[in-house]
Amino acid sequence: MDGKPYIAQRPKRADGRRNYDAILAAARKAFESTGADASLEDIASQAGVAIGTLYRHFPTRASLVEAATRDGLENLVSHAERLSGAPDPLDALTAWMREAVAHFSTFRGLVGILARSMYDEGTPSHTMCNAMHRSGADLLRAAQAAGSVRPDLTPDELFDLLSGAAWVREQAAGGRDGSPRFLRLVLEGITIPRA
Amino acid sequence: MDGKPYIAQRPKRADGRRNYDAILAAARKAFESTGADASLEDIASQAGVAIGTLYRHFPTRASLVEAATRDGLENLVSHAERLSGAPDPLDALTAWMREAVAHFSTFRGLVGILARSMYDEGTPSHTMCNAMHRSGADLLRAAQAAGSVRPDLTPDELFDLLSGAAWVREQAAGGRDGSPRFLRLVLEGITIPRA
DNA sequence: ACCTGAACACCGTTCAAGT
DNA sequence: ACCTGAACACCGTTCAAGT
Repeated sequence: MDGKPYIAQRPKRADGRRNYDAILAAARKAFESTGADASLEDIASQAGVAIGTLYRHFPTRASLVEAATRDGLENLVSHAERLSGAPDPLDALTAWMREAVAHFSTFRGLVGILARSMYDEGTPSHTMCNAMHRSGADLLRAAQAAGSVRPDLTPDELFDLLSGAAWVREQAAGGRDGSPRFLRLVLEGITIPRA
Repeated sequence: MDGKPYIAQRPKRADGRRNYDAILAAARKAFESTGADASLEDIASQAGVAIGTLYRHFPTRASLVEAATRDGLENLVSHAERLSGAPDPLDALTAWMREAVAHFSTFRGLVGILARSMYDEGTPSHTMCNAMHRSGADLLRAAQAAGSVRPDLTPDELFDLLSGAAWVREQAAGGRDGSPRFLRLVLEGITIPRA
């Protein structure tokens, strides 16, 4: 519904780049310990910059989250490309799904942001979400073609299942860790027993 | 980890009861439109009371959420009791699960609060969560005894699945409604095909 | 027993002034 | 091109004064 979202870019000038990196490092630490709604003022002061500098590089919280998670999600996508065409498409899909859930629950609140970005173009993470969608859809299609996964499962549904698993994992973080079991149930629910 | 959590009680004096009810009505409306993190000042002014009055009746946001959802969740529990001992335990379980998911996603943020309350005694909603856990466990046990649901599924896992479904539904609210499909996938994943 | 609203703290966000 | 920090707005939370 919006115009193009702002995507943060690493500055060319040395001082700008130094601050940009320091903010990102502080943000990742803060997100990990407090969640996606960590205080921006805290992040700025941890990075040793004034609040205005944080806003200059990352005009919205969403743009900071996108920049903080960009590398990890890029790796997830490129790992999917490496896995595509693997001898056992089901193994490839399940391995990738486990990895995806881990990435989606990097910190509290991330999976919610990603889930909304998946279907909202006015969001910094939307491009990355589209790339993940394509990667996941490819692996899914291959596993379905091999007769290993129920053929009526759509890519959208795959991501709903991944997001749900990641959210449960996010909630359980700290206490009982229910997520490996959750994903196992999901996987056993969508796979077709080998004849 | 805390002492006993505060549970809101409807006052006996007429003016107090009037305000209590007005705050609850305003809170439900605000939660439904804005989510569980709706502004408490807004709620107070919508209810026509000063902010101090809101805090007197509901000293924490969690206590207000608990009071706002108490009736609905009580109905869910009593419905489970009515369903227990039904002729078809699988039908009973699935009907109850659908209802539970609908209740858990009454407004944005609720399912997260409930999921945390389930395993945290220092929380106003914990008692209600325990009651729901018992109800669900009973229906699950019956369906498993009838051979309709995989016998290794635990009540904790059942609630992880319900919470995950509710969260997906919460996210999808407004856009594409992915949840009925999500729950269907979960149900088909845990049920044992009738021989 | 209950209500009011001022007071304080904290945080997000903007912007004029500076290098 | 980039940085600083004061300024403003908004909200959560407490509490002294009142009925």
